[in-house]
Order: sequence, then C-alpha cells, then structure tokens
Amino acid sequence: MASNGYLGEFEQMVLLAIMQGGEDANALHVRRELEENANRSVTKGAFYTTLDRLEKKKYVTWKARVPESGRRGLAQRHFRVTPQGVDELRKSRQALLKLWRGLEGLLDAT
Amino acid sequence: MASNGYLGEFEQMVLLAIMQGGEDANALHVRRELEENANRSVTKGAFYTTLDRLEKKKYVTWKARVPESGRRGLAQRHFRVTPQGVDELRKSRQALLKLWRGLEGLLDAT
DNA sequence: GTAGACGGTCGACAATGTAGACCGGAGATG
DNA sequence: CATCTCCGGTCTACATTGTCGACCGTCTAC
Repeated sequence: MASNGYLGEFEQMVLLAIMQGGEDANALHVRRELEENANRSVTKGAFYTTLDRLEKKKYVTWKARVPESGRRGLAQRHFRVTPQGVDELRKSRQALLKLWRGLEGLLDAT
Repeated sequence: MASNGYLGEFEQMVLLAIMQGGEDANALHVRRELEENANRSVTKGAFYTTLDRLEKKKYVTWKARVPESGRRGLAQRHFRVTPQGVDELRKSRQALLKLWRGLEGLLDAT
C-alpha cells in the first residue's frame, strides 16, 4: 500500500509542472512544461495514467472547463495540486537538498 | 526497457547517499545516511535489491574489502558511484531545479 | 468530406520499490 | 564449547509506478 506516500520520480515532475502552470494548468501546458524542463517525451497514456493515480491519492484535483472560444462542448480538465500534494513535494525537496549538500561541485551543470 | 535511463526516486537517493559517504561507502554508512536525510527506513531487501539493479545499469560498482580489525575474513561491499551514475544524478538535479524555479516560496520548509 | 490535431479513456506490460525469510561468520557470555 | 544475537548479504515474491499504443469524439483546415 502507498501508506508511506512517497512520490515517484515522474509523479513528482508532473505535480511540479502543474504548479508551474498556475491556474491554467491544462494538459497542454503541463506536457509542454515537462518536455522543456525535463527533456522528456510524455505520451498521453503515461501522462493521464499518472494523473489518475495522483488523483486517487488526493494530490491533485481537477475540474472540467468548457472553453468559450473554440472546442465548444468539449470539456478540458484543468488541474490543481492539493495542499497534501504540495506537502509531499516539500518533503521530497527537503530530502534531496540534504542529500545534495556538499556535492554541488560534482552535480552542477557542465 | 530502461533505455531512457531515468533514475527512480529511491535509486536516486541511494546513489546520493553513497556519494555522501565518500570512499568508505559501506552498507551501514549508506543506510544511515538515508535514514537521517530522507526520514526513511530502509530494509536490507529494498536496499540490496536497488543496489544490484543500479549495478546492472552501471551506475555503481563495488569491491569487497576485508577489514583489518574485527570481522576478519568477512568481506564487505564498498560502493562507489560511476561517472555515468553521477551523470544521471546531474540530469535529474537539473530537471528538478528547473521545475522548482519560482515555487521556492511554496516549497521551502515550514 | 476528410484528414490531421488534440483532449481524453482504457488495458496491458515493464521497471522500480519494499518486505521478509534465510544463510553464515563474529563477538559475547556462561 | 554451546549458543545466542547482531550484522552483512542473498533470494524470492509481490505492490506500486512508469510507459505505451489502440481507440473515441470534436474541432479546424483543406
């Protein structure tokens, strides 16, 4: 069971990409964010599967929004990270910052 | 296939913990490092399984070392992260640093 | 209309995360 | 010495994550 709640590597990136998008975090934004920052191609399958699992864990919520212009009648999911999600993100970040301590020289970009 | 080479969440932490230990990265060091920095209990099974997989991917190597004092005759594995391993670590780090950009306020420790 | 894009859903399978049972050697103790 | 216990390590098995590709429907551009 995911009793511990640790975020997987990809889950973490998805959550962060959503936050980067702010209120308008729709699929396009998020996927673009991931591809640009993580150099990572994201297929729809991988993307939505992960989102659904994050939703089940209460780390993200979403609401359907019907765009006024274009695509009328076709709802889109707009995502948002829950406070619990942010909390997990914070924990992961703290752990990594600690583990990186002292290794910056080796780990900085070339 | 792990053709992409992304590091899993735990794999990453293990690699970092080894680097933190320097030359003397033995099981005890590494596990202690993980438990302290990541608030995470690490069972032997989880630990060694991960190490073996990292070895298969050429991200770590190890040599047996026979301690002079105590436990004579009982070799211990001493781990070291390979350049390729360091490289992967660097990539993950770069990605996270980018994705965290602008969110520090929300993600800093409470 | 009709071919792309694009948002989204599903089902399946590979890789990673995690536990627990086991084995053997070393040090302590009676 | 008998044996108890701690510890590094190995192995098997199973839960959770990561990743794809096939499908569907709705637009937009030809």
